[in-house]
Amino acid sequence: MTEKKLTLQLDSHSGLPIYTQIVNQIQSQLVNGILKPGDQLPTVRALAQELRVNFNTVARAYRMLDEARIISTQQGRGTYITEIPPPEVSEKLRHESLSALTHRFLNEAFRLGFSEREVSQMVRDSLKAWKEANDEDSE
Amino acid sequence: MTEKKLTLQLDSHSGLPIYTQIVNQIQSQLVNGILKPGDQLPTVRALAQELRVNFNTVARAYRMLDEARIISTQQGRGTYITEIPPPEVSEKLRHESLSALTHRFLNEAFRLGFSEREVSQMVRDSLKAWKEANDEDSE
DNA sequence: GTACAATGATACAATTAGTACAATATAAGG
DNA sequence: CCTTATATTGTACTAATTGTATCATTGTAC
Repeated sequence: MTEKKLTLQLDSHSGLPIYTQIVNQIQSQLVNGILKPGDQLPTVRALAQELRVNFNTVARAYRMLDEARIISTQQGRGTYITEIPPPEVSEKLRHESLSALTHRFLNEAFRLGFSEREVSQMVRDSLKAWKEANDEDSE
Repeated sequence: MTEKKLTLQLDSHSGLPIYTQIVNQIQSQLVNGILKPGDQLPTVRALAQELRVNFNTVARAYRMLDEARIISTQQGRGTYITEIPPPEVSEKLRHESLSALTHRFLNEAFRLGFSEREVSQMVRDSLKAWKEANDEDSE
């Protein structure tokens, strides 16, 4: 599902900034299923050329989508749609999803020979580090 | 114990560079015992072909592992897991391996929109369930 | 005119790919 | 055996492709 064409329609008279139009239309295409999780988006330069705009404008749109966790931009590699579960998924599904993810993690850890104690300690430490990093960001 | 197949799983949109993924997974397999001291790794070109990446990307990963004294790369000969899991390397590796695994897990969970609270609760529950299952086994 | 948002230009950094090379091993010829 | 040619392996350097950061320019509202 890589190598998306991504046909966007910009409207100069809409009053909306170009980057906003890009953001909106990518979101729309994701909701409509035209774009799917895992899809690779065009490079900022490729899309910019197609839309006849500066690539920084596309980069700005991508950055907004990245901050919204909708896409994942990776310097030197490309830009991908993330795999966020749709907001309408039930709490039950959410729970099952996390449960499955956690089981895969624990399975792997135990397969590697780590003890319950080591694993739970590492999770605690990592969560703590994560929280501190996020606190710094929001300052 | 030479001629290892070395099955690695790359994820294009994990956010981690390919060379980092290679490093992490080789470290894990060493900690796990899938790879043992003295084992010969695939050549940079062979592994690159299997992973469908440029051989310089593999070479970069090998160089990082070499600098960490985990493997020994020898021009014209090949690449081998270091014989003596040197002084402090072994325990350090174990720790780093678990740390990397945990970070991948947390990253994925947060990317899926779960909160710290949900994650830590799920880990606790799962560990508890695991322990009880093991207790039953040993009765 | 001033202020501010939008866009463009330029330089940069990270990752991966391409090309040529050096060291070692292996096999062939003598 | 020893020498030499060839293949195999990792290395070094460079280029190409990607997103990022910073500042300049433009255009519009007040």
